[in-house]
Amino acid sequence: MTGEAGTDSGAAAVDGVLAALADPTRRKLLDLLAARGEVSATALAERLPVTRQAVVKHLAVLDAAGLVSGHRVGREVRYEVRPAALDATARWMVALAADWDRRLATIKRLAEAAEAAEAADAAEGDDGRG
Amino acid sequence: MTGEAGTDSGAAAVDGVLAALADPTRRKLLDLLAARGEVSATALAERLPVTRQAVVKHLAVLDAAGLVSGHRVGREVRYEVRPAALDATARWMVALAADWDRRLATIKRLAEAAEAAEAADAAEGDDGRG
DNA sequence: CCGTCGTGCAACCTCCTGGTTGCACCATCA
DNA sequence: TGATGGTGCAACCAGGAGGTTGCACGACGG
Repeated sequence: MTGEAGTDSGAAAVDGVLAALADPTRRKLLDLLAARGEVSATALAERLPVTRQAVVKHLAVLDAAGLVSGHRVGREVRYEVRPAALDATARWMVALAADWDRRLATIKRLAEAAEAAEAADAAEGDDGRG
Repeated sequence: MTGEAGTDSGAAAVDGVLAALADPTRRKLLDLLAARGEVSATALAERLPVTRQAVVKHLAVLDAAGLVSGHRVGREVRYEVRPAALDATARWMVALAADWDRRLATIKRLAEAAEAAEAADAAEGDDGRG
């Protein structure tokens, strides 16, 4: 079901990304991953004020959103950032912002035109022209 | 005066916007506002499957994030979208995505260099020494 | 002036989310 | 083979977010 907003660049994926990005701990996690490359959940947990399990849950959310991916190396799982989903969401947001600006400009123009027409109409009725 | 005037293009404002955007009902609300211009909470509630009170709460969140603003007109309060905060967040996200790409490229290059060095070192120890 | 419409506040409820602990399992290394 | 370190799963908990209802108050129109 597409066609909600005119600016559609993968709206389905955007939902997950926005939800994932809403949490500051997850953003910190992404920051850590972006800075350090491939990191295991345990290593990440050491850099955060939460337990490994909490980190694992966050990583699951981020993975579901397509923001990270993990692959097994021996007995540990290394996670890394996935720019594609973030990039798509960024583009979506830029398009949305542009859309807002455009709509806002249009609406304001219409409002002003309506106001002017009203004023002209009132003047016409008041002046008794016709 | 809950709206913030986007002084810094940093994490503080972005945090609120992302949290606000994470909720689908709020996105729908923004969509409605962007499409219709100035709308009251009651009018918005009629287009959504929630009560007016729920809409008001969402509008409060959006206002706190700087995404909308409301002004009183007679006995009703008209809300409208505020592109500035969204635009700033979009820019932040674009920059972040670019950063990820850059860091990722750097890390991969370093990893490959390290691998090569390691291989060379091993070769040196194996072949060159003795 | 009185009825109505829209708002604002407050109490309350439910469910989801972020977080923890405990434990079992598997891979690695001495 | 046994100790260790990392993972995965499940139960459990607290708090907050989204939502509702009820009511009081201010603005508008007849």
